[in-house]
Amino acid sequence: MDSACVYEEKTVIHELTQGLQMAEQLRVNLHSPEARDYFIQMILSSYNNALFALQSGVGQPLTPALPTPRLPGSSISFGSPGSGENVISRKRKGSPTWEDEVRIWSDNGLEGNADDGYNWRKYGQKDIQGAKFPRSYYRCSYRNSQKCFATKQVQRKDEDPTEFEIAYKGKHTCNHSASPSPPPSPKKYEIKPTHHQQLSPPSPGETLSNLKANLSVNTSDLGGDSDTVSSLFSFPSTSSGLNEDRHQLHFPNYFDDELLQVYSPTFISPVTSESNIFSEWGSSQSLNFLADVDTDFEFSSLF
DNA sequence: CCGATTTGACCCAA
DNA sequence: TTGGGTCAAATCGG
Repeated sequence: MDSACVYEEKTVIHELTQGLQMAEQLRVNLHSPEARDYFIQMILSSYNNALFALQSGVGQPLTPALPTPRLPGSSISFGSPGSGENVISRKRKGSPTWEDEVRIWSDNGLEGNADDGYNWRKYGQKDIQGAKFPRSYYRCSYRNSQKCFATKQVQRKDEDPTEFEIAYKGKHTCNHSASPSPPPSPKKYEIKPTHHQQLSPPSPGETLSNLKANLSVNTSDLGGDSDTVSSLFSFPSTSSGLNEDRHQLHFPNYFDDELLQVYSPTFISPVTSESNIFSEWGSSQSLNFLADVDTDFEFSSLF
């Protein structure tokens, strides 16, 4: 119908305009972590909405989510999870601290153990209050042999079961990290579209993938040193392995149209923003991370 | 047989 | 007291 088209057009214009404004704001507020995150979200949201409107009118999202091939590609890492409710908390006594790193994975059905290049061994699982899905606990497989005490928690998100929140604690001291940065052939991490696709909520936040394909935001916090992240793929590399609070938002550009058509959307649903990672993880505590960070954005031609 | 996972119990900070 | 993190025995799977 025509009216629908008009609506679409308006929507697109509106969203794009908004995205533009947000980008401007982002530029101005680059130094402020929370503002930065916020504007990034808004930009993504706007462009996403625009694409969505263009592609499907006002209907269902056509574009699927990006898979996360073996890299923490579509992951978002934040520092300091500790905010309100759904956050991975750091309890337990003497245990150091949960290194302030949390990743959101949206990989269709791959369980959070996908990727990062280390070998993990599951040592526990727990139902978490208020969460639909249990949280899994992993530790480095070389804990004993190499005294590597790195651990991680993986939790499936309630609102979007295809997303995982992964929190890392501790440093890998083992030398078994399967070379995290240079992406080998994504064999065992290949994502196959699964039934999970159908689970994805019909939120318009999906075509985001298009954006992610071209957007690469990489911020690193080097708690102390001004080392800059060497690789876009953030996994704790041995070189900069001393601080785990690096915060990255990185969208690789290896998703082509084909992928976009195949995979289902699961990343963020910025529009209905209440439940997205930004608000969830980025609230209270995380607001003061990145006091002095090296920030470097790379909006390589968004379109 | 050995290593990984599961799962209930236990520990402990809040 | 509660809820999250870890332990460790049982179980599974290659």
